[in-house]
Amino acid sequence: MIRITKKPEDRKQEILDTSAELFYTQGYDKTSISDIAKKIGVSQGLCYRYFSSKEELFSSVLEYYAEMQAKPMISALSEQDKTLRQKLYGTPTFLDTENPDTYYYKICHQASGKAMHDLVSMKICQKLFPVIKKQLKKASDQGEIAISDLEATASFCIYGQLGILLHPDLAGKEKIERIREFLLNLLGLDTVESTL
Amino acid sequence: MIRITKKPEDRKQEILDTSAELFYTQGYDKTSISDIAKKIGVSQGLCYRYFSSKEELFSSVLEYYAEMQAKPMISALSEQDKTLRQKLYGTPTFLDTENPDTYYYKICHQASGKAMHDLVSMKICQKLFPVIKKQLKKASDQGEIAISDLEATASFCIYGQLGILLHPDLAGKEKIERIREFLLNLLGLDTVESTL
Amino acid sequence: MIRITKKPEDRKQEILDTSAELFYTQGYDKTSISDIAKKIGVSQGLCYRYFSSKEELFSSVLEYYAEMQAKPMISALSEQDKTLRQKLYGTPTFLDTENPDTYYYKICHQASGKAMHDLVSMKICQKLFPVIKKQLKKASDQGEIAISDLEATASFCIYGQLGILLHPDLAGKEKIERIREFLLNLLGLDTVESTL
Amino acid sequence: MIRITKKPEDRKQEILDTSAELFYTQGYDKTSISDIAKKIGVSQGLCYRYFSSKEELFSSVLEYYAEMQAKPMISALSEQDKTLRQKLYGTPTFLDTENPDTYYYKICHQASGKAMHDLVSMKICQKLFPVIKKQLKKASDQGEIAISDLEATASFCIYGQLGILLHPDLAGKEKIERIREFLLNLLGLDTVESTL
DNA sequence: TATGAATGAGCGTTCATTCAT
DNA sequence: TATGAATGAACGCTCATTCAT
Repeated sequence: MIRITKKPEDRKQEILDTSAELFYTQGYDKTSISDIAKKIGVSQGLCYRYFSSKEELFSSVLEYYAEMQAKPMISALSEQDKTLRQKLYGTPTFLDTENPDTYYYKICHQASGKAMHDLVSMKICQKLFPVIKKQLKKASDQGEIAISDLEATASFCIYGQLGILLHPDLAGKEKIERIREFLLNLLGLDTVESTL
Repeated sequence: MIRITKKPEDRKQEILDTSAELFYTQGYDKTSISDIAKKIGVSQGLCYRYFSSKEELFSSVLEYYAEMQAKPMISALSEQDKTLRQKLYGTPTFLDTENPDTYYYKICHQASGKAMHDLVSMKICQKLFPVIKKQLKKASDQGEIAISDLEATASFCIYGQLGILLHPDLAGKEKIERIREFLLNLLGLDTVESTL
Repeated sequence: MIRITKKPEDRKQEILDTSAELFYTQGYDKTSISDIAKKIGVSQGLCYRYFSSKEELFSSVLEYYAEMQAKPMISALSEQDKTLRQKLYGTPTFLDTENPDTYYYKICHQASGKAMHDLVSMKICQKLFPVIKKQLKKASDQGEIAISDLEATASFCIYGQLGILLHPDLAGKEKIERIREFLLNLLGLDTVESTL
Repeated sequence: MIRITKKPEDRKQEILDTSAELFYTQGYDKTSISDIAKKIGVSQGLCYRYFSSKEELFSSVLEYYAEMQAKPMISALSEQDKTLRQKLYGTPTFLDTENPDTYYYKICHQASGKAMHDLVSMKICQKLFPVIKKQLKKASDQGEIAISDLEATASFCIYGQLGILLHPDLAGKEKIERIREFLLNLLGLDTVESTL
């Protein structure tokens, strides 16, 4: 085979991306290192220069994709000098399922991989939980919202979305809209008030 | 080996229970049919009289335990002649994690099996979704609650609990309490109002 | 299951017939005792009352069907007071492939089972060999034919047919006709002479 | 275990040869991939780099050995500028059973493997059929022989030999001699004529 | 850095066979 | 005579992993 040498970081990313796709599409069990290597056009052995085992590769994938998805949300939620309400509007759509660059787009539009999908969703929620909690606290301290149980509220704000997101009948746009409305209402930031 | 013959239904249940435990404790991959058979004290071949493949066994376990957990909740939520508020109080604690007979008790008190736990949780939520939706509709029609988006509300009511339930720091009792309070508040059925 | 008791000899034959069909259609390996039992509508255990092992069952089948096929030919060839020529005309068509009651009909009109087919063919030839040899000897002694190497002639008379019989392009009737003509010619019993 | 790397083509051939021997000696069923690997001194897994399944390995063996045996005969029969009679004399003895390099030598001198032997024999005959047919046509066109039914003649010439070849009582040399004589006679190329 | 032949452990699965009923 | 739950050994096969090149 022709031997193509790449920068280590690029190779690593290449392996990460490819295995992500296969893990999602076929599941962990049904995806072999050989499958991954073949798809990249590289020898199996090479994968072991970058990841010490299949399990490590898998958890790297999980981590990487959950992070990819969570990062822009976290950034948006952490912007200074914005009210929670503004942030919610600015957030690149919670667990966005429409943007072709996101994991959700790639996966939700696939058959199979249901389990994987659920697991990544859960992981994203976990990542967002402390962030939302912090933002709620801040908004609460500044009098923007009035809630008693911070944690419970954060939990419902984040996990509550899952049911809608997993809804196969709804179009992506609609999902986002309904979630946003519900959140604003839940937090007492409804449109009506906001016009004041 | 001494040959012990049991009633097919008992054997099937025995296999179901044992494999559930092992799948939870060790994960799907790390649990072999041989492990399961050994734990029961039976030949591997026997498992295949009752389940045609390991995958079928696994999904049977998932289905069975989600059903076990969801059934009492669904019953409680479906009782006639009760207000939604009464039902919420009567429900055997949403996704109960304290009752030693429930799946959650067995599993949550284990290390590992996180993935499995997530998957069963998701499945339970899926099962509860249509039930809650129906009950909300009913309560809405009867004027007990006033909500605009039934589906979104149902989703938040059910999935929203996950974050709290998965919270490792909280005791079971407390979880239930906070969830119940939040739900009543979310639906406008708070204690204050209810005393009217 | 309803328990149907039959006469041992009938049961044995039933098992023989059914397993024959399955062995031919699917091959020895791919046919399990359970398949056979299921097809008859009987328990696997029962097969072991009549045949001590799968291998014994298989060789019984081979023997039985080769015998079924060879017997009428042998009878025809062994009739007293007939010339070889008459016998050849009277023989129920060598390795008959058209008669619906024969093994050949059942098998030749099936896909798969090529190997099995070859093996049964070989076995039939083996059974016919000594018979034909004897008849050739007799005809030779009586001056009906004049041949030097009895064994070689017998071999060619019998095995020589295989190529034609296995010919997929030819219709059954035609096969028989061409074989008979060739044989008569080979033995110097051609039609022309016979009219004398 | 010491790791010995070989050229793929050599390894493949090694596996082919070894499995051929075992399939012949013990039969398909009784020969496991593990047996084969053990005999070569290699891991079972390696066999699957070269043959995708046991069945594929088996049919490769069948094909390979039939081809090995048929090739020299076909060459001899296809030589230009020779009469059919000369070719028959030159052919490396039909289905030669004496040459230590041939499959027949290895196998015929073994117990068991009868079935395998029959199958390879059949396959060789199939390969020779069209070649012989062509040669008979040519000889017929050139007036060397006079036959009416080309196909039937070819079939008898080839398959007819089987009975003799499978004869356990005859020595190899004798078999060849008797077959050759019979063929020449059958085709009307007997010694007498040839002296003209 | 990269290859790919080779390893070896283990897994899912099948199935002939047994035996208590 | 007949059942079918249960056994247990073996088999085909996969695949993560190693290592000589």
